[in-house]
Amino acid sequence: MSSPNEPRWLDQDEMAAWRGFVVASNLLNRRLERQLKEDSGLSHTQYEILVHLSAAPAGSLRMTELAEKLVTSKSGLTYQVTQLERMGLVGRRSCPSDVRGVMAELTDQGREAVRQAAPGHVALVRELLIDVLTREQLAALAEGLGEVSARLRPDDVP
Amino acid sequence: MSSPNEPRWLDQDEMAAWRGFVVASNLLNRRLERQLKEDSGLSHTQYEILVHLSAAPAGSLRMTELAEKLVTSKSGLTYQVTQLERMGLVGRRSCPSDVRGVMAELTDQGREAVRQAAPGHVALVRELLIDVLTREQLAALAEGLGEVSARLRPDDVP
DNA sequence: CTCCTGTTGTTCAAATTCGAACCAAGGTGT
DNA sequence: ACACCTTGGTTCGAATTTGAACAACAGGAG
Repeated sequence: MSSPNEPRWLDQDEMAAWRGFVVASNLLNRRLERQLKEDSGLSHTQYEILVHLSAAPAGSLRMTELAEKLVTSKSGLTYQVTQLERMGLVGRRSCPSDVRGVMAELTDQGREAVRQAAPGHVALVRELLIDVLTREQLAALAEGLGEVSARLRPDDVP
Repeated sequence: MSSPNEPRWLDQDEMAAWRGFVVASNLLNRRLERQLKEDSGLSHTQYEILVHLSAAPAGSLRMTELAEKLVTSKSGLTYQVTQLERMGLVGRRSCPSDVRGVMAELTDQGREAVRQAAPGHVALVRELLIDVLTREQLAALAEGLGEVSARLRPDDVP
């Protein structure tokens, strides 16, 4: 049998991949955060909320659904939607099919904010990540991390 | 000439890679955070501090150097080191070559904490990321994100 | 219909994070 | 030696984030 007492440590390649992932992730978030805040007065989280809403059928999504897409906690989303509401970029509606439900809805001003913020954001993502990778690396990232996400998604391990 | 007014949006593959990266990153952090907290009472940040220290020559590093390795703010590190100090896992020393300098130093108890926490952490990283990827994807990740990190590292864009 | 269980979104307190301001000390040029 | 600019860490206040506790409601079994 294998030996659970002696864990399988990461070899050099594996460690490089893991460190690269962690470091790149932190570094990227840092830069994107700064750029968005300076350029549009939005946090990365807020920007992503707006983007997900603008991609949704009616510019609106259920809170829970939105939280899942963002991979954030429900309470965190409640907070941010309130912030965006104060800024006039998002509004709350009650859900037609469920009295408890709340739909976050993009306002015209919100739509305009995305339109204004997107180009700079995309350009930076391209400059810092996309254009740095070869076509093969990009494909590997998409497939590999897609699979990683898929396996992680449905799980709700207590 | 190219048109900076019409930004180059991300095509399907590029978007998949970017979304995969963001989602996998959030999902992974979430899971690792929970596992470490439950298993060892440490946050991911705290765990990483301990790991970097235990890998350092004398189990100690300058605050600034440590902050750079962790890709975090100086003030954030100050806070976390103080927390770890209260837990008895890390101590502060003054730097011999620079009176201003502060060295964060792993205590015996801290070294023991890493030894105890590492197996479970590594196992989860392996299960959720490393073992999900093919050897090619892993190599692509290591090289690609390594390059991304390298380009991001030295920059201090004002 | 009624009870029971699972959802939904919010509220709350606690922990964390960041950037700006700050003080102390290094290093340099004159 | 002196003024000056950079570094190293900490402190401070403001903004976020999270999980647990809650209250209102949905959905189904009996």
